[in-house]
Parts: sequence; C-alpha cells; structure tokens
Amino acid sequence: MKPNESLPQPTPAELSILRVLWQRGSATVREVADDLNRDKAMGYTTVLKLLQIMTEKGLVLRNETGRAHVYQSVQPQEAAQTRMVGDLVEKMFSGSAQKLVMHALNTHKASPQEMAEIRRLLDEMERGNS
Amino acid sequence: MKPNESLPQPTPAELSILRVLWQRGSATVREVADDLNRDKAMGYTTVLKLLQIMTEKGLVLRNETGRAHVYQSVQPQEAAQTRMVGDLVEKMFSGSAQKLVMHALNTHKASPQEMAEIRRLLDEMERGNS
DNA sequence: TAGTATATACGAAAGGTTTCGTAATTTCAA
DNA sequence: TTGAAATTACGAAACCTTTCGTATATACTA
Repeated sequence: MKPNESLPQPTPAELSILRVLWQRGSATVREVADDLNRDKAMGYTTVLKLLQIMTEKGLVLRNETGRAHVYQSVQPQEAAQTRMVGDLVEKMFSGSAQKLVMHALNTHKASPQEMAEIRRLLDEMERGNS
Repeated sequence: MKPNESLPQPTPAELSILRVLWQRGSATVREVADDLNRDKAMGYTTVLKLLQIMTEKGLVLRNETGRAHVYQSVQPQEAAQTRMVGDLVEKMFSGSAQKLVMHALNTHKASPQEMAEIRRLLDEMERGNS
C-alpha cells in the first residue's frame, strides 16, 4: 500500500468497482462481482485482481480478518465527485464552473422541482455571501 | 480515416491537442506543439504522431494542400462538452444532472454575476416549459 | 476424513496510449 | 545546385489497463 501521496485517478474499470463500494459501504470480491454482473460482464478473478491493484494504489482499504477480504473505498464518493468535476471544469470549461453548470442545465433538462431546488441553493449562497 | 461511426472518446493526450485546435480553429503540427509547450512538455513528433492517429480515428480532419498539413477538430467543442458532461453525470451522479449542478455550485463558488446569469437561464427554461 | 466449493495470489497475455528515434521528403536560401 | 532546415511517415519501445488461467490455501459437508 502506498502511504500518504495523493490518490491516483481511478481507471474506468476501477471506477465501476468504486461505485459498488460506495453504494454498499463495503463489500467482498464476490459481492462486487455479483453487483457488477447485473449490467456489465467482469470475471471474478478480474475483479479480485483489480481490487488488489487498487489496494496497492491506496484507492481501497482491505479488511483481512475473515476468510473473504472486505474492501471499502478510501475516498468518499463526494471527494471523488469534487475531483472529477474539477478536472472537467479545468479541461473542458476553461476553469469556469459556471460554464459547466449552464451547459449541464441546457443539455439535460431539469424538472421544475429540481430547478426550484437549484434556486434555493443559489438563495442560500447569496445570503451567506452578503 | 474511419467513415461514419460515432467518434471514439479522445484520450487525455488527444484531448490536450483538441483544446488547442478548438481555441485556434485549425493549426499545423508546429502550432499545436508550440502552444502545448507553454505549459506541458510534448515533443514535436509526439504531437505529429498523435495527430496522425487522431486522423485515423476520425477525430480530426487534415488539409494536405500546403507543405505543413493543417488540422481541425471534427467535433465542435460543445459536442465534446455535452458528451463528457453526460458521461460524468452517468458515472458519478447516477444520471442526475441536477446533482452535478448542485455539487459544482457548492464546491466552486460562483460570483453574484454568475449566479444571476444562472437564475436568468432557469427563468428562461421555466418560461419555455409552461 | 475425503472431497467439493470458494477464497486469494500471481504471472502473463492482449490491447491501448504515449513517446521518440530515424528515415525519407520537401522547401528555401546562399 | 547544394546544403541546411523543416516536414511527414513509420516502427518500436515503454508503460498502463484489463482479462484470465492456474496454483495454492481454506472452510465446509457428507
């Protein structure tokens, strides 16, 4: 396991595993493999190998107490979201989060409830700002 | 050059080249390489090779009229933005663009002007919706 | 206890990405 | 016209990601 460097960006296959871990909190290889195989085909030993690599990279923690090791993500999902949104803003929107927001709203129509919720957030932020 | 299949997702190095092409409209290998080397080190022949590969993949068009070939992106930047935002929404926000928007607003503070602009967009959308 | 099922470990193959050395070609100026 | 500078073409190395076969260990059951 790598010590305290900043975590590497997970690869696509690693990310699909992390999504399962985030949803379940923690899981064994079998649980991850079964969950993944609801939509994506990924052999058991492939999942195992990836989890071993992810342990090496420091992306997941492994509890080896029981016979079947139990894994969990080191980063909470929110941290990964923040990082990936930041990357996208940086690389595709010249560093402007506002441009990303406007683009997302324009291309993925939101429901009236959702728009109201966004307004509420904007209200809060402007109130906190003054 | 591949014909009419849907374009592949550009790799990270390819994306850095596309950013230059989007910014300049079109450019020669040298222009791309010089622009890139303002912040990132990338050898001339590396850029050339990548542009050749991207031509193969159909990501860029090559005008071979002059001695130095002139390249341009096939996809406009907006199309790539749409695709990448969609991917991120799908993979990291359970398909909810609203969640992405709220997350982006929370983590990248926007200026009052920017917030006002977002409100204006929401106004427009709700007016169009009714 | 013997045998089956299930687990981890490990290496290597297959495929993709990135980098760069080198050859061949073209242009232009002295 | 010859030589230097700049260009494209090409192949291969280095590296990373993903997949899987196989060996080995462990637990459970009949």
